[in-house]
Amino acid sequence: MAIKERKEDEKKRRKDLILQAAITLIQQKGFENTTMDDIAQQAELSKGTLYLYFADKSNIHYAIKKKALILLNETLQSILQKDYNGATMIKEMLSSLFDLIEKNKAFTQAMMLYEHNVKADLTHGIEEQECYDLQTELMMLILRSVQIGLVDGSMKSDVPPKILTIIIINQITGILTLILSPSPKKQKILAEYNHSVTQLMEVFLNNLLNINE
Amino acid sequence: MAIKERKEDEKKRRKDLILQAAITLIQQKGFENTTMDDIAQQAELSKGTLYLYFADKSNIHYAIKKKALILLNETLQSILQKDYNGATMIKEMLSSLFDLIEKNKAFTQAMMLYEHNVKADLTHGIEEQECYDLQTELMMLILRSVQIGLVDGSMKSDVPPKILTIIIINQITGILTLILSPSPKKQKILAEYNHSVTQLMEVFLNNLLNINE
Amino acid sequence: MAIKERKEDEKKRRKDLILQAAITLIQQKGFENTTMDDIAQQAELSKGTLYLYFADKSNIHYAIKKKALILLNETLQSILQKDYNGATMIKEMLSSLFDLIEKNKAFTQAMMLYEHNVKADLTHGIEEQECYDLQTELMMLILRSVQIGLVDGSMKSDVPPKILTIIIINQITGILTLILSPSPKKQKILAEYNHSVTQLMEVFLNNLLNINE
Amino acid sequence: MAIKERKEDEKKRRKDLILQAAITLIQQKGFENTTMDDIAQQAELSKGTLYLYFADKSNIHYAIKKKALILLNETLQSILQKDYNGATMIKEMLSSLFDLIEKNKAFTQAMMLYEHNVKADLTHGIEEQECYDLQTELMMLILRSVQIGLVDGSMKSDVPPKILTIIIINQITGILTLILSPSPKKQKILAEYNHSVTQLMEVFLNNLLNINE
DNA sequence: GATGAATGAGCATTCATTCAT
DNA sequence: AATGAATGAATGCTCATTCAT
Repeated sequence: MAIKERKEDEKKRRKDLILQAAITLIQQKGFENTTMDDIAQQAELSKGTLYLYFADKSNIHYAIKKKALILLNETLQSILQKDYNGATMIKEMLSSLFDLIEKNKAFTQAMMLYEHNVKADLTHGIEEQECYDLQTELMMLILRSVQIGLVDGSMKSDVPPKILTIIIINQITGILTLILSPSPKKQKILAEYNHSVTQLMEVFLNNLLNINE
Repeated sequence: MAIKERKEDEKKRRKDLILQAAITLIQQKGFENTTMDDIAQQAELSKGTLYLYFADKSNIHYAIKKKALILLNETLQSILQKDYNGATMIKEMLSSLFDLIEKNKAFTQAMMLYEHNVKADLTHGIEEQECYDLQTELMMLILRSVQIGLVDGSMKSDVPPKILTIIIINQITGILTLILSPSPKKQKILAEYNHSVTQLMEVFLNNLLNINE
Repeated sequence: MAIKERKEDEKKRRKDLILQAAITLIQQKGFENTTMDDIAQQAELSKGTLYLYFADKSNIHYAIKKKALILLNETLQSILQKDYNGATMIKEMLSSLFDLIEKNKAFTQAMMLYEHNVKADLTHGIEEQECYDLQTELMMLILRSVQIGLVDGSMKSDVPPKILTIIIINQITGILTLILSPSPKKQKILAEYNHSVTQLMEVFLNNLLNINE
Repeated sequence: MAIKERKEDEKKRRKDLILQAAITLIQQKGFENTTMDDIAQQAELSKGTLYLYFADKSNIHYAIKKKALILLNETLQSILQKDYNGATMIKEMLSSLFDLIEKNKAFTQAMMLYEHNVKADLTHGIEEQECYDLQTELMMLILRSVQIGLVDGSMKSDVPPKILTIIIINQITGILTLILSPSPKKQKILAEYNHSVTQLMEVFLNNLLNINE
């Protein structure tokens, strides 16, 4: 039914509109300081309409996170299918990840902030679980590239792949936190050393995985 | 003047009392979910009294962070003065850091949460600067041990020490985030791999700094 | 014109459909807790359609009340036309009333709740007046049976029939309130004394009207 | 401690002030249509202050009901201790009850409305239980006077005292509902018959309890 | 007629901060 | 110094009603 499809489409567009408005504001003021009124105004919709598309504020958060994770996982997935060796693979993966993040600070926030902020009162239903699953999937994608690299000899390590993956994830988290830091620190540290995050990751990976190009 | 000193002392004791109350509650409920009422009650003081010692809620946050950083820096400083080689030094430092953190989750929260939460409205005066300085000092202490290690041969790397330090800090941040994560992730990831954070750091450092024991 | 009639019929059917949906929900959750969305969903109609048949939510209320009162009055009317003496008549009337109520708690609610709930902002037009008239008619029907009973000697009282009628109505109201009460009271009182409302009315009537069977 | 007492007193005065404001407004607009803002404004306090004295809106309702019931029970209790026969006792009781009600329509509303309105979501704690207990006590006081009347011969009935009491309570409820009715009904019915509620009760009681003066 | 997306006024509740005593 | 009552702006969420299609 074409009509139903168009409606479905329209609904998705609206959801995206709201999400984009939320992302813009969260980027400027952070999640907690962004009110539903703000989002409504930014989206040029009424507050009530927001609740037509998202059950509550936390669901907007999860939707942003989910969107970011899906995009990211898709990108990593496509890299995994290319004819790269493991070392190239993981470097490409992280490069893509940081590209994505640079383009959209709110994505970064969505991925990071959530951990601390969302009120732990009740479980937030399917949305939360979905995000958790996507995060697990993300980890798996990285794990795969590490395993490939160890097998094809493009990287060497006695450490179990899973442990290596956790260390890589931790490093990513650390960098994301650095990026999200209020300006003085970011500017003073990142700028002072005059190294992009990509370069930091490069050095980190070369050492962790004994990559020799 | 003895009287002035005693008063100063008394004031510090009171501040500590409040801080301890705040730490206890933040540990249980997180910073955002801890109200000034809660803190006052926990400290067995009136709410008004809190404002006699701290200009506002964010200052309580900074004070906790400051306290944590001072304690940490002192510990690292004392390690730096011991007759260790660089590799041992840095391992001792991180071991101490995680000991401290394990004992006091609110310290961890103070160090991490702030980055995202504190309202960016106004500058938070000296407190914020002090925390920033202490964080810089912390970095310097780690940097020193890296430099020592590279000189005494207990670690090897072509990477500039400053870069290595940033990577180490990032890894620490990542682990702290992991520790602070709501239970499912912490339990499923940390527990599943059955590796303590200390062990993770050990592997990470050995690889980053080519430590051979 | 047959077409017009059919349309009229269809309209009435739709109105009844909506009303039935509303009744079902009000029975479960009460009038205030039943939203127009709820009703639309239950009736499998769109929310907008509701407003095609009822000017506003309060009119749905009045329509339910009206429906209940019409049904009730018809029943009482038919009893009035039977070859009963006054005493039997009034007992039959009340028995029918409670039968009706037992079958449909929403009717009871419609009859009772309205008094307190409906916003007194504006006059609710004809609907309200109609309900008022029907209530007056209900009273008249009871009054007639009282008058008949006093004349045929099946009941005795020096009190003017109108006063007796008001007392009877009050007792009915009281019982309806008891029935509508949240469970603890209903269960503890009604159940404890193990007397059905019909029995209560029986005793009450026998005494008020000196009925001797 | 005189200070503590004074504070306690002051607190009670404030609670009463708020309650009185609430009563005034509820009398005019009903409970549902009275907002916390309204009450705050009427009490010439800020909205926040209301929450210093009452945990939530429903507690204001319960407090009014409780106040009404305590006052009523005290009055009935004092009548019970007088040297009246049962018939006089119960008439005095109902007379007092209606006096009280006439003076304060919001009391009546508090007693009646609650049954239907307060959201049945959760139990409302001690307050609700206290009101329930007070209502039970009220019933007991009436029951006692009935029992006394049956024993001292001032009233006669074969019906168990408990049943008589329920019938009396039902009649009271009915009259209260009548009183609370929006003006047209009250005026048209009450005025038309030109009988005060006290007179209605008199007739009702004489017949139910076969009182002969 | 029918739809259902959009509206937005309205509401209860929270909490950091102030200030008279 | 210490108190804690008072404040009131801020916020997430609801829901009857409207109206373009």
